[in-house]
Amino acid sequence: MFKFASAKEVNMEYNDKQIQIMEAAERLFADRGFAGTSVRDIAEAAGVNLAMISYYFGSKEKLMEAMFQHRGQHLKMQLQSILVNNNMAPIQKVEKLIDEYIDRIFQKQCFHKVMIREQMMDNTGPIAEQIAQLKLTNQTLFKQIIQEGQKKGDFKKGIDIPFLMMTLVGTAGQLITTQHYYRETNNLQPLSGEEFEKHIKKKLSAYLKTLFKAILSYEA
Amino acid sequence: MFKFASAKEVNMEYNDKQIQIMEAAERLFADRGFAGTSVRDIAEAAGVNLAMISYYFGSKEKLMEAMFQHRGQHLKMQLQSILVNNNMAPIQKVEKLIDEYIDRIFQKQCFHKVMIREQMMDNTGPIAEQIAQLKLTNQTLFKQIIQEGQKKGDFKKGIDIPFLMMTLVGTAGQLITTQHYYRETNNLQPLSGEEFEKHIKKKLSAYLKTLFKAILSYEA
Amino acid sequence: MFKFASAKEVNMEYNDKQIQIMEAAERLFADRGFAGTSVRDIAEAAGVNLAMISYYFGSKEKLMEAMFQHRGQHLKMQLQSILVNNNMAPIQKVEKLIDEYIDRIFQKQCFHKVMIREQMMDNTGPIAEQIAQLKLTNQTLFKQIIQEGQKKGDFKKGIDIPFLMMTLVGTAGQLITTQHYYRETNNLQPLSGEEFEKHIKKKLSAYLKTLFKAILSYEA
Amino acid sequence: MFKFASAKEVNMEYNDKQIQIMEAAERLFADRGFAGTSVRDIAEAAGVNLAMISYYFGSKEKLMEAMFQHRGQHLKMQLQSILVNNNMAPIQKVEKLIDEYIDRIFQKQCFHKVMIREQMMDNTGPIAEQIAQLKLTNQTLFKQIIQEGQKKGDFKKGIDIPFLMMTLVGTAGQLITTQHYYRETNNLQPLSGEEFEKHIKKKLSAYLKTLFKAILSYEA
DNA sequence: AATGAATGAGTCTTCATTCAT
DNA sequence: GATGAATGAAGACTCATTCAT
Repeated sequence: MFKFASAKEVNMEYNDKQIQIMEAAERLFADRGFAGTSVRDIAEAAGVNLAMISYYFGSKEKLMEAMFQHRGQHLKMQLQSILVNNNMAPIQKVEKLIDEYIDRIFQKQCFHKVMIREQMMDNTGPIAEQIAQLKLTNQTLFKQIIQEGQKKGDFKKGIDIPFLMMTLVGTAGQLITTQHYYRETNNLQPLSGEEFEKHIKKKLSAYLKTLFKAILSYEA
Repeated sequence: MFKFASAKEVNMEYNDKQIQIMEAAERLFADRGFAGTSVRDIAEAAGVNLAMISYYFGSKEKLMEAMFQHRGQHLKMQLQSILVNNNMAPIQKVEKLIDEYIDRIFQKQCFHKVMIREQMMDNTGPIAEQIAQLKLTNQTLFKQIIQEGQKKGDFKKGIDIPFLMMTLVGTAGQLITTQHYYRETNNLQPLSGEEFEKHIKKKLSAYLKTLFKAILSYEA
Repeated sequence: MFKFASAKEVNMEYNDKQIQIMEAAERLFADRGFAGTSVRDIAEAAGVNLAMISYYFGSKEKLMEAMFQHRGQHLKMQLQSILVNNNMAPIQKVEKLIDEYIDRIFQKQCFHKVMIREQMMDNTGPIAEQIAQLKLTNQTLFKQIIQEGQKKGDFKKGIDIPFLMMTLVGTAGQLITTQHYYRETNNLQPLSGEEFEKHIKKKLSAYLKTLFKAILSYEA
Repeated sequence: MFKFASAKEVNMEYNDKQIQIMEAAERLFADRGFAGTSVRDIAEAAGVNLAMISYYFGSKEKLMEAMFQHRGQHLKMQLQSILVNNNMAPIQKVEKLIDEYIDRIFQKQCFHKVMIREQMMDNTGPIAEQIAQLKLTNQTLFKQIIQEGQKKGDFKKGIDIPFLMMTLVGTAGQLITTQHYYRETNNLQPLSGEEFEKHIKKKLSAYLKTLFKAILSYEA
């Protein structure tokens, strides 16, 4: 037990069962919140014995932390590669950034919901810190890409970059969290889950690109 | 008991103690989530007897519903008055809409957080319905205002109005839910809570107005 | 709950149910140890609902502390009155002390067993402190009585008073904890519980008095 | 598994690892009690695999029994040799008995604490029986030594021998179990553990010898 | 009208033990 | 022969709710 419970500390890889548990937990935490999900629910959803959660992670809390550590690795935007790419024009970089962000958020919708929930908590702790750090990293890279465009004269100046980031994150998050309402309002129930997702991803991408082009070229 | 528990059904006004409870619950639900808040916490925060919550509302669940019903009344955007105002240009209407939305969300931050949380739930029930209805109402009015501007030729066509609404709601929501991180990142801790709030409200307003003007006038 | 859970802190009197629980716990802790007794066992033995233990005491641990606080009040030897009594000869004082100690330990056998168990623990905490303090008080008064006799020339000098105290406490404790073996070895099963207790109390009293007289008058 | 689990039944010697486990268990049982010690604690303290305990002993319970069986062999007082020694005067025999008892109890302090705990249990079972038998053996030999002295006229008659035994056992046990308090009360913390032990052993020996001489020669 | 006392159901966690390897 | 992985049972505790008063 102790071997696994401290897995994250030694940056140990998680085994299949652990990942199974984390993914089940992710889905449930996304839909019902952390407190609204019992370890029994998780065990059932993951198809594992109840005691395995404590066995592998030490506690429900630590399972959450492991989840953040696990997902966090894949969360650091691959913006770096975009930033340093000399073959792309600033606007292309922004478009790529938007698409990569959308891809990522859609691929890990549940985890993103969990993050949105967790951001609202007044907790301080390892998770809050991890979120803060992630935000900072993303913000910094985002800022660099925009400023590069400004320096090159492709983008207007005077743009509030942190707020622009909030628009990217907030709009995408809003779509993720309210897609069910969107589907109903726009009568898209006939579409399969996959089709629907593809549909809204495409629309979101087109919309955000237009929005960014508009604001980045708008003479205030 | 039944007299009060069914208060909402008969559209009864809530008494002081009930409002006291609902407001305490609102704050706690916002910070910790519904499941993460115990009725004991609420009773303590509200300074009332533990049994009063069941006594007045029937159950924790029904307290939540009452909260939504109570707040919901004040939530239907006062867009109607904007819409029908013939003295305002479309862009002025949009600006007014943005300011009113920001005012409202900031005034009832806690409730908005509760709504954000609740939207993510996979529950169906009276609350989900209420949210759906509210969204629809807001969306319809928002759409009308934009379309009016388009008809008058003030706004470009081809704008994805539902997504534009998501940008308004999502960006504001993102600021509300992550203001703590924003404050730290931008070293605004010296400001008092009130000052900080005023500061970000102003910035958000200016930003969103610019953003809307940009997208509404942008030739895609 | 909180009202009761903190009863000891405000030196509140315990109500009937609380005493009922404490006494049931006392018996079980005496026989099975603290860790060997489940709150379920206690609740059953006390004839109360399982949740009442947490309700009244906060936790199993705090129940134990309450027990010590409750019994502790009556434990401080009434030696003071013996000490200051000018009408008693030193040897009479010692005899009275022995009888009072025996009475007390027999009256609260279970609690004494709990104390014996608790003394062995390597814990530091409120209970260990309470025991330490109790020991100190008793030791001090015991010492004063013996030394008074020595000053008056009734008792020999050179007696190791702390060890003499250990003999009093240890011998009585040994009888209490092994009375079952004593009963069997000496074929005293025919006696009723009460008779047996009366019998051994009498024998212990006589024995200890003789022992004390011997050592206090013995020329080493 | 069964081979080892039934080791005691075939009077098999215990191997190094088994002894290692038993000794770790002994220490922990002494300090925390049987129920207060988990097999995990024991495995950790002994530096062996968790499953080895069940593997070697069958169960936690049986480990305890093995411990008693193992220690029990060395526990039967070597009084026989004292008793039959014709070169020693009765009082010398008593003094030797005291010293041997003190040596033994100090050498196996942990086990003695475990025994003290176990005596208080209301259990009937192999352990209780073993304790009973041990007590009987010791008592019988003790009695013979005292009675021999009485016959020779060296010791007074009318002494309650079982109670005298309780004084020996109880006083020593009291010192063992409360040595921590004794150390603090008498400001002996400066002494090393070994020095302190030597110190109290010596004092206890001197004290008990005096006490026994006093009572054995006291004219009631 | 309001509440202190009480509780059954459920929470998370730890336990001793087993078993496939 | 030895053990890592796994688990059913039990642990202490908290929960929302009820009810007599």
